[in-house]
Amino acid sequence: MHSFTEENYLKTIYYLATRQEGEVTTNALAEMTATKAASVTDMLRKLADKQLIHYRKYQGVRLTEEGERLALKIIRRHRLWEVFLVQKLGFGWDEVHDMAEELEHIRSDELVERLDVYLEYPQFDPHGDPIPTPTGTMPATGYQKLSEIQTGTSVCIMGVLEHSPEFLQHLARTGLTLGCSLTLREINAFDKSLLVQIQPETALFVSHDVARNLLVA
Amino acid sequence: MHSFTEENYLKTIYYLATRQEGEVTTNALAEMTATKAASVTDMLRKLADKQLIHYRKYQGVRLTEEGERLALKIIRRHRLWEVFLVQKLGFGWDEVHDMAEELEHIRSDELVERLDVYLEYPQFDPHGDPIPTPTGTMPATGYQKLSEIQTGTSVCIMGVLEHSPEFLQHLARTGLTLGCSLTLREINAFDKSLLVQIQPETALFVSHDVARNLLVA
DNA sequence: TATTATTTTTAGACTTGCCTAAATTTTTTA
DNA sequence: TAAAAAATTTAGGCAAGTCTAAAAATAATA
Repeated sequence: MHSFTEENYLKTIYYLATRQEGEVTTNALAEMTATKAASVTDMLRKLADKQLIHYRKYQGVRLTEEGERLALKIIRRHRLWEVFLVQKLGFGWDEVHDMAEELEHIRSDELVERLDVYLEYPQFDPHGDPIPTPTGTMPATGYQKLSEIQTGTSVCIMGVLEHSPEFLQHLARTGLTLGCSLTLREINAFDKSLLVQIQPETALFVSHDVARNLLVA
Repeated sequence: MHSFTEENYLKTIYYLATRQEGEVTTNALAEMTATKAASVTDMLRKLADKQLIHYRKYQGVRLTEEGERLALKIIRRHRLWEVFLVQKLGFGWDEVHDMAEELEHIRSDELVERLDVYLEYPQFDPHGDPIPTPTGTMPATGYQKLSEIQTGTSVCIMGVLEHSPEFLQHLARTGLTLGCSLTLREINAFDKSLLVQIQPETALFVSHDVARNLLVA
């Protein structure tokens, strides 16, 4: 069995690997886990010993197949619990991250599979993230970042890449909700902010920082 | 905030205190927590420093008001999660203890109160144990142990004092279920086993060990 | 490309919760 | 009630996961 802490490192490595090319760096992990680089190095040696990561000193890190399978198992648990918290207990999508962060470590496969049945096999969590399969694969979505689409394109908001309450509450205040349709009118050359039309009469500016955390299709 | 381990000690002290007169002993705690007496002593000193227990060296231990409040909070969480696991996810009452043992440490009061609402304010867990109130008091039940009632009395099985799968499965096999009515016919003077009638035509022997773990009213 | 700056690793130490072995206190029993 | 037994505590140590400070490796720059 793997410790709470090991599980969190695997999950974080997976998360960082999907958001940047190449190997995941020690410093990036230190920042994400709110620890120091020296602590990360210790843990990396441990995970490498357990064959959960490929690790060459000074060269960064990458999950092995087994490591990725485990990371996806944790992420599956996390996302199913988020669905439970929002759909069954009525929490807001901006309130559930920290609770799911604890619930994801409950060690019972049977529990997770029964939860999946109970929630009627959801495909996506409340933030639009796909829920990995029980066998440990991540469903492909084909979503793009709003910051990467062409001017004039009409799309639908399908998910978010950032789960902090601050970001999610900002979306709610500006009217950008999951499932919301919008058309990209123009991209400001100066600060890369976007003018998007969400109603026939209503358009608003979206910063580049927001746009690169919004997934659309 | 208190650690996972501290919470478990508080819960165990509460549990032992309700099952025996006087102070809870170091050895009893060591056995319940599957650790050694020396480890228990370490933790008792720590809990005493935090004013969660009254502790005099060699004299055993007793919860303070604050300690009892915290213990009941953990027990409340445990029992509510057990109700969830049985009623919503369809687990058997003999399967849920270990999962609830982990879920009880999830640190969100909001989560527990919403769970309570969602489960429609259950009064008892699947084993018939009363669920403590949000303010930290244990509802009185007036239940007696089956081993302590008079011959000839008719009663109803309301709960169990032992939650191990082995014990609960034994009950299921012998037909002793929660809510089941029975009449105590006689008590064997030799081994204190009980002859109980559960149907007009059906009577069976119940060992003293089983009888002192069955709560009736 | 030699030097500076940055990143990463090593070395040594701290905390929590646990252990074993030995010392101490309490309880039991002869 | 004194000796033996049992329970409890103390002393010293270990593993996990963290830290700071210093050393080593890599990357950036003059």
